[in-house]
Amino acid sequence: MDTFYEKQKSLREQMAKLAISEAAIDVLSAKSYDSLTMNDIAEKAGVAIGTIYNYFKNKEDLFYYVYEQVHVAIEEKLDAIVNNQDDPAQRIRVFLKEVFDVCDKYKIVLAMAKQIGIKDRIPVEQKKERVARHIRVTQRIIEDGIAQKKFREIDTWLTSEMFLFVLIGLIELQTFLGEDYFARESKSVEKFFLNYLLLKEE
Amino acid sequence: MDTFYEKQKSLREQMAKLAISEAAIDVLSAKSYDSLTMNDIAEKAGVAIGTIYNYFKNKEDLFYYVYEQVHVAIEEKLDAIVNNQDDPAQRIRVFLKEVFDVCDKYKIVLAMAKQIGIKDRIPVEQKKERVARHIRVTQRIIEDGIAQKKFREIDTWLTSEMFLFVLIGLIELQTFLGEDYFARESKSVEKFFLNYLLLKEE
Amino acid sequence: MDTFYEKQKSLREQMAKLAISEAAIDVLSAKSYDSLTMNDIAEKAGVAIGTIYNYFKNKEDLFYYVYEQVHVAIEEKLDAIVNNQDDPAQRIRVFLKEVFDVCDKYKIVLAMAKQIGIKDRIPVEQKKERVARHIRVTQRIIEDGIAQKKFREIDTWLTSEMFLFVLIGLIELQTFLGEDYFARESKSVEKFFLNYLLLKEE
Amino acid sequence: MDTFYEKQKSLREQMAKLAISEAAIDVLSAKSYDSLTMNDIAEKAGVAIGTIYNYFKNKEDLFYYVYEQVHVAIEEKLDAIVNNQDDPAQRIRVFLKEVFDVCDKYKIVLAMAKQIGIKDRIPVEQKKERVARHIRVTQRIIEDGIAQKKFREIDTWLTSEMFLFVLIGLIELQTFLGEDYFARESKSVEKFFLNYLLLKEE
DNA sequence: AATGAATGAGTATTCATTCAT
DNA sequence: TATGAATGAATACTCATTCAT
Repeated sequence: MDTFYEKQKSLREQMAKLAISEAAIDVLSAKSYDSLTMNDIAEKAGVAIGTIYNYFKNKEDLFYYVYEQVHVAIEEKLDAIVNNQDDPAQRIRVFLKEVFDVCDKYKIVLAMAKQIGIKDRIPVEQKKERVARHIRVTQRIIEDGIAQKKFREIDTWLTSEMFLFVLIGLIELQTFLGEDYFARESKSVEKFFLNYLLLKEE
Repeated sequence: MDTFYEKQKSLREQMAKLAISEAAIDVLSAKSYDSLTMNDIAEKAGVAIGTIYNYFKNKEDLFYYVYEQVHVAIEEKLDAIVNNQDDPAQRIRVFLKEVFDVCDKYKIVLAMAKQIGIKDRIPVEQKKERVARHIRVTQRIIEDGIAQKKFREIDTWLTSEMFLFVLIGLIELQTFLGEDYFARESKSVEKFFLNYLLLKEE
Repeated sequence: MDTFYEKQKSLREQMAKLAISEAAIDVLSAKSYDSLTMNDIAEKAGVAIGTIYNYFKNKEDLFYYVYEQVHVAIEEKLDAIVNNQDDPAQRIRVFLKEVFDVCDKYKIVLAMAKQIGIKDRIPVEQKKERVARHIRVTQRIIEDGIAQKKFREIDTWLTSEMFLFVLIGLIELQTFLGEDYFARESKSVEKFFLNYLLLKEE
Repeated sequence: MDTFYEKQKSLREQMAKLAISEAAIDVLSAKSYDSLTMNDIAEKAGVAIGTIYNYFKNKEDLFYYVYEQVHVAIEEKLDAIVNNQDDPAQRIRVFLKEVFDVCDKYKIVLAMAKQIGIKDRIPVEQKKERVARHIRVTQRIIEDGIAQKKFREIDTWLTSEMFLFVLIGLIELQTFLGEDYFARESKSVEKFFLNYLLLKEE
């Protein structure tokens, strides 16, 4: 009874949690944080309020789960980019675009996380590892570029850090300034970094 | 008769507004946004709740004023840096440190502004001008460096933009990762940019 | 499945709304309008404040419902009188007494309605129809009296209008002057109208 | 010192009270009762809030004074009608119109009076005397009509009472139903009463 | 006498959470 | 397990009244 029943039960729980999590993201994206009410989420997910409390201890718990789901999505993107075999310069462009897209999609969740103080629930080491992982993806691309004699031999970690800082700054400003900002400024970022990295002008 | 009486009255109002604004920042800084209650602010400012409503129409109005005060503080810092006559490399370092300090000091106010949707009360043009002003300060330093034959002749606007993006990214990560992050990483930023800018290693 | 469950749910809602409405009338009747606080109503109805907001969007909405309930009560009285088969003169007396009683019972609700501006939520046509309905009840009685050769052949609509005006005036003055006014003056009204209507002195 | 100074002072007080009272009526007429704030009244009267409290103990006191002013205005109208020497039928018409106009003008004050419970500050005897005075004015007109052999010899007090009730009812319905109601229905009232009173059709 | 800034008790409303069915 | 009505603590905001100038 334990194995099969438990598996099935666990699976059903997983699915319920995901459905509720997605409903929460929907509500968040549609409205502002103030409107992230348990009622709205329940309605969007098509379950009763009580049901949510069968899966999550409280609102903060639900939000923490939502937050983790967003990071799973971001990390899936990163994995795809690491395993991509295109030209390094092209991969830099793709990284910029794809990571921006996924962060923009979930920007409200990420913005929320700050004020909710959810970050205090995550061990610093885990947060640092998450940041380092982002940096390593770019570093890997730059190393490939150097190995292929396409990029100059610069400090790969330092440059990758700068690239991450720039990306975060760009996302922040996009949120602040509005719709058309990224489209224009991402070109500047590309120009600056590829100019810096490439041995010969493309 | 009108002028003096009116002046005095206006002055008293200004002072009251500033005192309340500072109390609001205190409460914000000490706790999280959830604790930005009118009661707390009133208590901190040492006035009655009703008094706040003599000066601000509602909570949003008060917060908008607080937000503007923070920008006044930031812009005063920028002005001081523009008028500084030190060595350009040193001014880059100072810019990084000083702007970071003031942003870190008011980081909660800035984070709050996002979710409150206060940004929608500011005309896009004004927001763009504010960003451009930041960029121009760095640009001015870089131009001085080039004029003094200390910096390489690079695209000053593009480089200044990147510097701003990096600074914002750094502040975001500092907020995310905690106390000691900036101290370490600001060295990386300095190293990267001064390496890029300086004609000869210092 | 839909029908029964929905019916039951709807019934429960109806009962809750009525209970709250009656509590509001109680509070109103006991004190003045200033004491029509949501707290008082909740306490009187034996529910929590929040429960009221599960059934009514806000205080105005609740009051509008209360107001409608009062009109339902008045109209039930009217229906009973229309279908009554007594002697017309007796029915005039009953009309005067019964309508007065119900209006007196709910006089505070009706007085309230004026200042709350609730009347602006009711279409003018509906209000006019409500008034016309009252007039028609008396008219019907007078017509019966004429048909039975007990009343003089006067303008039935005009006389019924005057009767309504008098009734309203009487209720107003009762509110203004206090407890014993109606008992005495309703005799005058009876005397005036029956004198005017009856072919031979009773 | 006592006589002249006291007189002057008393006069100034009278004027201040009247000015504030008129401002209150203005605010009431413009907005609803909810907006009858001491601030609004002070602004409208062109004085400081504190000044109002030099003349009236509190808001209720002010309102009581306002209420009395309205009755002074109504009674002045009544006096003018009593002393008028026109044809009795014409005076009935004028009474209907003039009293309606002045009541309509101050209807909000009168409506307010109910809920504020101001009536409890007025001795019942005074209220009854006020009502009786209204009735006596009509009675006087009817008596004149009978003396001039123009009206039938009916019960003058009873008929005058009915006329007052009708007038009050009409004002109530005008408030409830809106602008055009009185213009139309006052014709019905005229028709009914003059028909009842006049010996020969006019 | 006049002023009006300061006061703070009082009120409507929201929403996460519980628990009986 | 799912449900959703009931709960009530918490919070923004109003406005009559006071009192130092």
